[in-house]
Amino acid sequence: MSTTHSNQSLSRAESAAANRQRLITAARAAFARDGYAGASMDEMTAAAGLTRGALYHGFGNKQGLLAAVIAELDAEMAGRLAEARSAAPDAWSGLLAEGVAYIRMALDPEIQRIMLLDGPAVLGDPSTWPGEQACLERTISTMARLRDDGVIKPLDLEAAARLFNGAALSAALWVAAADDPGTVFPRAAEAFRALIDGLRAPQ
Amino acid sequence: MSTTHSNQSLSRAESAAANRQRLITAARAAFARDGYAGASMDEMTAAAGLTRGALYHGFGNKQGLLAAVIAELDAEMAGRLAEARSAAPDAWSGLLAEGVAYIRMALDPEIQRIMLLDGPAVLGDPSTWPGEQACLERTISTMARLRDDGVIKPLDLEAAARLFNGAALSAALWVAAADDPGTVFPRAAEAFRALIDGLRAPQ
DNA sequence: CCGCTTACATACATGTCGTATGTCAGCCAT
DNA sequence: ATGGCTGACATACGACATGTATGTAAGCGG
Repeated sequence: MSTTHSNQSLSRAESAAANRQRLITAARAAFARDGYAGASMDEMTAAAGLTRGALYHGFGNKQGLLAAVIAELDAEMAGRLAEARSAAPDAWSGLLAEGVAYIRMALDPEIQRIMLLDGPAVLGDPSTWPGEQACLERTISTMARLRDDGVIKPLDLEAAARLFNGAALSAALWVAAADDPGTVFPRAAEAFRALIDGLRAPQ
Repeated sequence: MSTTHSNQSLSRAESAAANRQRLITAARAAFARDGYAGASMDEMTAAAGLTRGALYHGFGNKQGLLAAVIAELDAEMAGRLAEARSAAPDAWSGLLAEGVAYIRMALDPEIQRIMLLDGPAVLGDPSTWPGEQACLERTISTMARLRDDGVIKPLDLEAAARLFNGAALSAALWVAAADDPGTVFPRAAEAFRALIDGLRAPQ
């Protein structure tokens, strides 16, 4: 059970950083398995080989720990999105690929539970989180280029970007909650493409 | 504080029904104000002039109480949606009006907090709730008629209906979290209309 | 070599949920 | 009418969980 951690031959700062990461990892697993309210701080810290004292010292409170876990997940998601976008041949299909990649990521129960369910309930509107905000602004700047090139309609960019993300999110939630995500995913992705087509300029 | 309730001259069953409604009303206010986790059952029952015994007798547990509150809110929302739809001249504009009415309803902090934030985190995927499920099926049947009439593309109806609802939801959340909902609402509504246009058949 | 800060551990106070038990009013059958 | 039974609560209790206050050991700077 208690993974005996050996911080032998590590400087004090190095061991602290390792402990911090260990707490985040344990919390990530516990939040995903039991939900935010159901996860016990005693159990999480014990799984990391520490006590609640370390947790309150490093993260302030339970919300702070959740925020740290979300920051980690957010960074991973941003990386996957950038990867999907850069693999596309042009900006428009890059935007689409980003949306589909977002849908696919929500298949992960960790992301679904922590980022989509408990996160908003505990920390509030996700669009105020640093990671999501950056993601939204990237989407907006991509759309600005597309609008200047005449690919999409002359829309309110922030509004369009938010609805774009929202549609992808709802598709993701549907896929994640389905009995057979494998067959639902292509249906969701195709409907998403059709819907997003509403943003394109005619002809 | 304690609204002295007088159940004088009421039959036993009538007073029980009145107490049940009083508990739901108090819970609705407490959940909206303090959130699900922050709302205390002692305080809610005291506000209704009862004790936790009545609550556990009538609703089983805290989740059951939230489910009852959500059922009440859901019925109210369904009424508003039906109203908006029936006021529209044709099926397509009825669908649009329903979406816009949904966005407008999310301006209510009660609905935002209970239905959109805590509800999914505590009770799970909203599309499995009885009320939302009925709402989704109505949207699907409306779209089926529109598809048969050639108004919208030959799409996967469930997928289209879910993304339709999801786009309206994200617009609603944006409006609700904005500093000045009054100016953001029209931007959200117009972007929503543009996006939904992607479902329409060409020409 | 000394003091101060960092990084934890430990003990405690508080508040909450759920359950088990008690109680009282009213309806129903005899 | 009456005695038992059931529904509708109230009360008491136990198990936990969070947050905080306090203790302590290690290392680094001066």
